[in-house]
Amino acid sequence: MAAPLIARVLVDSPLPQLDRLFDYNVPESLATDIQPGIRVRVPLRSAGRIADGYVIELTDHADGGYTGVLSDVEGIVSTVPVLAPEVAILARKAADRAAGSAIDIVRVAVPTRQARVEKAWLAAERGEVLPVVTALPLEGYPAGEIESAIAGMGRLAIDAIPLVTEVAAGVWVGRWATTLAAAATRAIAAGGSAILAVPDYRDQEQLAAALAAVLPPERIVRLDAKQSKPDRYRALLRCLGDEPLAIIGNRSVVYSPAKSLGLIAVWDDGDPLHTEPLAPYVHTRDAALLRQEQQGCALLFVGHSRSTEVERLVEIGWVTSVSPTPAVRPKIIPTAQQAATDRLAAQARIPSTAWRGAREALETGPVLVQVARPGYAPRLACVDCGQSARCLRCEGPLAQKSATAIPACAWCGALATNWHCANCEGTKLRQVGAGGASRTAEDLGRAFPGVRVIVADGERPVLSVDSSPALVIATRGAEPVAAGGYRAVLLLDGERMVARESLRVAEDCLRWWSNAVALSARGAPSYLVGVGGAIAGALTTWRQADFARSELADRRRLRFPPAVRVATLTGTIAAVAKAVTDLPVPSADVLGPVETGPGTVRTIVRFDYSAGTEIASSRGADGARLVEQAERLGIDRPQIRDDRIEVAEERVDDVVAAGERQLGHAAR
DNA sequence: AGCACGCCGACT
DNA sequence: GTCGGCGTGCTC
Repeated sequence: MAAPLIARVLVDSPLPQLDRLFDYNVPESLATDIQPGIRVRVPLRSAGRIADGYVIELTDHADGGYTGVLSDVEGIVSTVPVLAPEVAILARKAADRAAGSAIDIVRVAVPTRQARVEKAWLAAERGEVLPVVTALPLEGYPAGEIESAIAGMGRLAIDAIPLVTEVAAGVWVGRWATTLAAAATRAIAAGGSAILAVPDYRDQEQLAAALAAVLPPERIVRLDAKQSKPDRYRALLRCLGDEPLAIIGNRSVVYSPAKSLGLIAVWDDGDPLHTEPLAPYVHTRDAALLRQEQQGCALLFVGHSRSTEVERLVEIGWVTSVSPTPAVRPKIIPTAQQAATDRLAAQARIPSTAWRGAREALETGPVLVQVARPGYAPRLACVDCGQSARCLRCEGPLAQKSATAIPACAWCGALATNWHCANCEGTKLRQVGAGGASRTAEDLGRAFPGVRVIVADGERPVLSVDSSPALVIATRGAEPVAAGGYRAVLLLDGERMVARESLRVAEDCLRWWSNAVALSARGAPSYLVGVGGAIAGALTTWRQADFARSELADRRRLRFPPAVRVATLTGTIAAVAKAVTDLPVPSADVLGPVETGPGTVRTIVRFDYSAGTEIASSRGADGARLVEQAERLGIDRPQIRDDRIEVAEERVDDVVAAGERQLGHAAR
């Protein structure tokens, strides 16, 4: 009889207690097919209860800590090693950093199996030799700087070139996309795959077009959440081959299998879409940093603005900042909110300089107008008493989608027919504050008669526009790419965007504006309306990194993320107190507790990065774990008051829920 | 999560 | 003396 074959299995269970490897005996009948990375079915506790899991490793000796009798692996779900070893290691590391479960990461990393797709893939011939890829130079940057970083596993923070470029007849993309594409060709030419992570499908379309221009289609894999399940699974299977590929997608793409990984590039890491909404909420940037260290590939953070997180990495010397040479500085004109001479322009809340600039630009091509909100009248109030109008069903705010639409609830969608004011019984509504994209479009249409008006927002996505004159009204982040670039850009709702209450407002605004400005043609004017101060200065001088540096300095002074890491503890007073006294690190400071409900409190723990490992793995006698949630928390509307951080009301539920998930097992 | 094991009140 | 309360703990 040969040595026993033992499979170490990560069980697919949401229970944090099961977040470790279990040993199972491999019966003879499965011995030939079993291998690390495949999905298996294993018994758990009382016979009859069967769980799915992944084989992490095969061994001939049981884990020393367990002396009981091993159960047999029940069966093999699929012989395809969908959880690549490097991804299993990454999942473990990412989970440890965020005090979460590895299986939660694996669920994001491995798409659901599609038997038909798998069958076709297994039957298909493999080992075909793909065409040779030429390594392209990184044009517009200091010669050799990015190239040598890619060759030498370097880490860079790259300021993107704020221009658009044509990658195929009539196909225009942001210049950043060709930078990423060129970087990918270098990794692939050197024999490594490139993982390219973008925040949303808009960016992905641009990147896909840029890649298609420089790589054969067999070298490009799309792996994103928008795909159908079969497409996602097919894409994952393609990544399992030996040939280096460019793998593009949104945040989950950082977990795609890539045995020989040459490069990870993250576009616009400040975009909140890079934050994974599923526990343990690992950000693309953090997963990328872990994977870079683990697999020794190159790592590029590319963006028009710099996140405070990446700025921190630059300051501690972990990543190196690279700027375009020669410098490309867009022409930005800050304009105070002065009354325009033209009545119609004034109605459209456009200052006269911006109005003149837009009128002139409209003679030669498209003009972009960035607004804060979609719809027509985003806020409505009672004509008689001025109270904001609330839904009669759910108390949600009422808004109007178009000039002719019946006002409806922004939360539950109920139409506000027969509406009456809860305060004064009035029945007439009026708009409050500036209008949304549709209203702006209407106003601007009047101010510029005869000009084509295009509205682009979440509901009416427009990816690109041609080079003929048009007013393109877009909500922030939804701006289409214009052929040849916009001849002028109007950043209209700056004031409103800056007024948002969040720890990251300034950073976010600068990012939204910079991304819009980067869509302009070379030399075209961009008008920032109604915003002054340091943030306007940072945009006009195009010195986003400097702004990030001063933001980070402020956060350091206040001990806010990302200067420090933040965890929350929510639970019964006793459980939280116990967990706090059990903190393994004296450098951690504790804010609160604040009451979050009957008998429950929330405490925010701030600690230095160096303490992260100890904090994340700390367990009190009650089993409490701290979770880093700086991102998740956001700490909206930060205020230090009586030495406490108050969290905006709308986020309290999130915080409590997250804390309770952590302490759910602590309470037992 | 489930489902066992485990140590104190009212019953044939 | 036993049947059973669900508190505590484990899952290879």
